[in-house]
Amino acid sequence: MDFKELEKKWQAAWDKAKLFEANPKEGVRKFFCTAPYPYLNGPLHLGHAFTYTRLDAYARYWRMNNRNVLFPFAFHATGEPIVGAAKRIAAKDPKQIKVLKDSGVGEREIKKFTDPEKIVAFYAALNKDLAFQLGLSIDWRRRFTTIDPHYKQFITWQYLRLKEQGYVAQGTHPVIWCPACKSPTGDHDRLEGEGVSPVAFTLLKFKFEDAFLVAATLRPETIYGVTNIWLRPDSTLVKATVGSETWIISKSAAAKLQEQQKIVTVGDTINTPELIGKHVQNLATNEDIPILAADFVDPDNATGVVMSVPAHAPFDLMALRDLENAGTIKKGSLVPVQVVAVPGLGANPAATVCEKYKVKTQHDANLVSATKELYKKEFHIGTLTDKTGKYAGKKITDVKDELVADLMKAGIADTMYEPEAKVVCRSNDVCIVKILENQWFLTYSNPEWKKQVQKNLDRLTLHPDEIRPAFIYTLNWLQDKACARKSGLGTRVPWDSEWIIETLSDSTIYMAYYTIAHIIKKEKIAPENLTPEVFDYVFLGTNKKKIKTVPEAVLDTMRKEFLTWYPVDIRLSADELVYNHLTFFLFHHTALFQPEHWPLGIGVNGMVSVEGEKMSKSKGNFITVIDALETYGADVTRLALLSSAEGLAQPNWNATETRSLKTWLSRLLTWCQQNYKPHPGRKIDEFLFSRMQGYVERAQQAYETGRFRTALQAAFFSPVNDIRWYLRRTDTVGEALPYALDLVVRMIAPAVPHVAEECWNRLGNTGFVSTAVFPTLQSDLISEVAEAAEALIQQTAQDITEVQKIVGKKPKKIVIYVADFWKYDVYATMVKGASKGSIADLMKNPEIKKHGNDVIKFVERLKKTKLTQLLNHDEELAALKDATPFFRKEFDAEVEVRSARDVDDPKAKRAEPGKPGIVFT
RNA sequence: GCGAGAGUACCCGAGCGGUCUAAGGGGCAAGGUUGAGGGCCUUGUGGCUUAGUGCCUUCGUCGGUUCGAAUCCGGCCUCUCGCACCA
Repeated sequence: MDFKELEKKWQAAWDKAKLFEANPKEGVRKFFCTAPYPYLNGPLHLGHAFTYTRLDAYARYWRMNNRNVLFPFAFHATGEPIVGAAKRIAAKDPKQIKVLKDSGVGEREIKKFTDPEKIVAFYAALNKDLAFQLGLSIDWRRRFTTIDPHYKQFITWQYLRLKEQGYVAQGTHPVIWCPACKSPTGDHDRLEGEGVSPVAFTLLKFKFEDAFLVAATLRPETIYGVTNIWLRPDSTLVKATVGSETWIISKSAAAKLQEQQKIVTVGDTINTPELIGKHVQNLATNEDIPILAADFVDPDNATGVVMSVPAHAPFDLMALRDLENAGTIKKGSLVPVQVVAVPGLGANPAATVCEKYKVKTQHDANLVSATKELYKKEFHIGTLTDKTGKYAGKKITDVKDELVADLMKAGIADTMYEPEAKVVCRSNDVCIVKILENQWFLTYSNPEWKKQVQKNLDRLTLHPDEIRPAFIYTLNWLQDKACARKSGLGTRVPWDSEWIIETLSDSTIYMAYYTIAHIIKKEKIAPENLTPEVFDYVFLGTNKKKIKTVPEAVLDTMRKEFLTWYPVDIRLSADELVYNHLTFFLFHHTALFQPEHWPLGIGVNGMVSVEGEKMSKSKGNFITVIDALETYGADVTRLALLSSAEGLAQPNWNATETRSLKTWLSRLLTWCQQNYKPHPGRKIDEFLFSRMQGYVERAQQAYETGRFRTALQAAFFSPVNDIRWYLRRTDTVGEALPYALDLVVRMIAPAVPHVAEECWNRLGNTGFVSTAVFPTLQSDLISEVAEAAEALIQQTAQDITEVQKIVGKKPKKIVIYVADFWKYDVYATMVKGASKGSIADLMKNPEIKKHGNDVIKFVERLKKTKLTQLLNHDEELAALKDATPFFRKEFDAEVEVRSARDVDDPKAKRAEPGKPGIVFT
């Protein structure tokens, strides 16, 4: 039977039986699991499939352990990308149109997708279908999209309550900004400058006539060592009114400052060369210093005015030397002033490093390295000299903030932001820094809030726990986060309708909404009737008396449903979301819900790669669920993903290996069809019975902690290999085989549910394996002896093969010798550790003493290895005798099993416990 | 730069002080068997050696601890992810 056909059949059967609709049974524990809803700008891909399949495995496992299980699903539409996609379609962008076509949209339909809501509706339907075809055991009644009016009411409630508690505040923040797009330029929107953030320059004002020449620096402490000002003669400077002052700065700086909350009026352009040679006053030292020309000044960076600190800036020093050498200024007329002392760098640190790097002029390529080295050393270990007045003797790191504050207070300093490196927007425009005003922030920096989250984190179960440091790190690092934008889809900030709640910020506690989503739908509650008070009652149990918008009975049903499912037992996601979404999830729960409703567990997994490479559209290795289902079907896809990686490892999708998994599933399907008539009372059955117990135990533990690769090894791959061995070992099947098949089928049901259902059916069961009981350990079936016996037989078969290979011909007869009694005695003694290799003790036993030298050699050998308890002489003999027919069949020869005690053959004498002697005749 | 994680044979991976040439899978090769329409089953897959269970060399790299290290410690190299106003 074709896999796809088989899958369709069982999906339809589950759906008809409403198997996954979560209608809780009384008196039964619950399990509520969720994963982030997918974003609706494309079809689900393998990354989604991985997380969702993992979640489904949890859900199905617990369903088979008699829990009420809720696995809900919804769709994310908030934010810019969908609107952007709609716009691109309107603009007939071929890439975007191809995405649609690949998702199955016909040529004629495409123009409809200029409406964002159409895109939402389309992908919601498509992805629902894909999730269904993957066999995810979802309660579909509860689905929604984040732009549904009902959901928006829920978000409104959330933000009202957050604001009341002081967790939402307005703030002002520097962002990288594209002047053309008039919006912040996030990393993903940049052609150049990924990871670049705003950096604050200190502006230092130097008095020049009735104005200030304003220099920008990252090292304001060096103001005490300024010897001159640098300008580039060809740069365009303007007089600009900034507040009540007049600044002389570059034209572009004036424009930038307008975006940084400065009231700037641009006035006359200055004839820059005329300034050269004139003097300004350093207001920190009251010295008069000259303005000089230098080529290295970049007029587009900061103010275009640079102060010169030749003792600490290699560029400044070299530019001065160049002027001296050219005779523009007198040698020694400007003396470097040391303001930072670093041991070993002398009175002029800049000169010292320039010498080290053999730098001679301001055009030297090594200047950058020299500068880097010096800045680093001075910043980390430098102390300020007595030229700096009250800061003398201190470390820069310790006084920098204070120093800047003092200079500001004195009116000689200000601040200007620049990107720390060049940033170019996708629109091809160079970005600047803008200070965004009145932006709404979630105050994640709030120490009280953080403390609450810490409490939640302390008791949170993490799968795997290795991810914990990442959470702790994030918690400490997290600052206030902007939570609103001015464009895109989503819910408006309830008290400030210009703003729309941003996408990560509206997706933090929606798991609570799942608990009531189906009731809202079923009762046809109008969105406006979902007032904040309704949610207060449902989620917090406040007074419901005043609520008139929703009937009391419905309110009670919702409240009950919430109490049934909350808190979330596990939330699953890719590890990259720890740093934002998963942590926000904790923050918002602690802020809004009672502690008994805070999350209980989080599971994370690595990002899926394809053939060893990160999946990306541009690389062409982007595999959608549509592709995977088409090529492999649901169960093979699921099996490939689940068995590919666990923990934090990155799962890798490999087409060849995935294909081979089909064979494995087919093997099982075939066996389940055989309808074996078991023969009772067979020795080898003890082995299989026993083996299965170990697998059950391991599979249980692994499923419970989300280690699905291990789970499948124990539930599927290992038992299948054992069954293969079993079938090789025996002609007639015993009771252990149907037993093992039954267990395997139930154990793999959480991972490959369709094949499991089919097998379950073929084994003659009625009902669904999806709701059958997961196997439990039967400790009375464990037999170490049986397992050891089988290992011995396997080992012996291998040894015979080995010998046969060396001999180069097939034997007529094989005699297998079990080692002499005394060796077992010695071995057993050593295992117990009784004599720890003390030969004298062993020799007290006359049976052993008889063998003198052989004993000593044997003991010396055993001392070198770690010993494990093995079978005794009689058990080995029995096991091998029992396997005689097997050996006979395997090697096509007469086989005899004997004890070495009875013969004198030297090869027989070499036999040891666990390693029988083999003699060919 | 800061933070987190990882480097194991042809590939994916398990192993986390002695049982390690290192589970399991995939691929490849040889052989057997045969139509269980996805075949099935053996065997081999670092080198040398042997009527067998032995030796040498290997777990990013260089050192260290230990009777003993893929496993513990330190340095170095390489890779992946995150560093936010973005899903």
